[in-house]
Amino acid sequence: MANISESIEQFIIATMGENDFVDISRNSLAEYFSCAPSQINYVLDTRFTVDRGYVKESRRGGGGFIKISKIKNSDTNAYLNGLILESIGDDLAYKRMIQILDKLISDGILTKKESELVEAALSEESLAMPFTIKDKVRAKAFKNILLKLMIEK
Amino acid sequence: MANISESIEQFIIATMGENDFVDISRNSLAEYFSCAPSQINYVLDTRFTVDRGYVKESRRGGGGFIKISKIKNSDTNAYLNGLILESIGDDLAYKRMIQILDKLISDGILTKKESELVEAALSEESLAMPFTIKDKVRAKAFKNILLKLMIEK
DNA sequence: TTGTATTTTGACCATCTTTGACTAATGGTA
DNA sequence: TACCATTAGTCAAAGATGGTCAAAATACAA
Repeated sequence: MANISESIEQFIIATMGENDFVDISRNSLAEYFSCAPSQINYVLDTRFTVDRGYVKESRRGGGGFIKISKIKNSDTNAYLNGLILESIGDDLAYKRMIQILDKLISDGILTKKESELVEAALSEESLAMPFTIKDKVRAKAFKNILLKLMIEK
Repeated sequence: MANISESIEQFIIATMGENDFVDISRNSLAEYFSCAPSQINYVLDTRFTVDRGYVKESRRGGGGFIKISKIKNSDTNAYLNGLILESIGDDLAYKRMIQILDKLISDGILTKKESELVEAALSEESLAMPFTIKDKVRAKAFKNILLKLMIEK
């Protein structure tokens, strides 16, 4: 284990253990490993990525924290992941989104109401912006929604 | 719960319990939590906002007090309509949206999951576009969501 | 050895919390 | 009524976190 980043990665993984999330303090961790605080971000950005099955949340200021959650391995998540990685590219047309939402409903992943909320949020009308970026924004937003579904408890 | 402000918030919420208002003494509370009296104002200003469903009254001098009351929403649609027509303008900042979502949850209009979906859809990250229109898009999209809620059921 | 990728560091930024000095209002009392 | 003690309000500075970015250092591969 030649570099610090790898040690930090292992430490976080060990700390998380069997739990599906862990809270860390950036500064404390950095101090513990005698490294620059920003190195913690580096480790997070390179190792605890969505691709590797992690999502992060954080808050600054007094009482701030960084929370790392594990995306659980399940058939549903594998399916959602497939959608994110393959089915949806950089652009997502409204019609295509509706198709996917319908599928999610029939699979019991979303309720009708939940689907309608997403639909309202990302409708053509809501996304009042130039044509060129509309589908890009929708793709990005929709992927974030799927990601959220993956860490649902 | 590493910071005092959060403890104070929880304390007030617990004290209020099922009642729809609570009276507090700024100085006593501050003493109880060993903090500056003005921190009580900070907590009130950041946590017990109208968007989250609270209103405040107070009086100075001997026998002074701060009264925090829950806003009751007898008519859901009227409330949603008010948000659409008055409360939310042409721009809606992310933070403000979160506050409103919190209120919708506590009013039983949205579930936690539904709120998280909306949050994911209209997060800063999802709306990857120039500053100038970000809040406008969010306002428009959020209004469409509220509209959808009005015809739910 | 040389070029490229990865890691490490540090300066500067953004956000949230805590504190304290100063201000304003209210009620009692001389 | 004038003054004073007792409350609450405002605001800006200081403190406490985390974020970003690019340069410097190091490791690695051809």
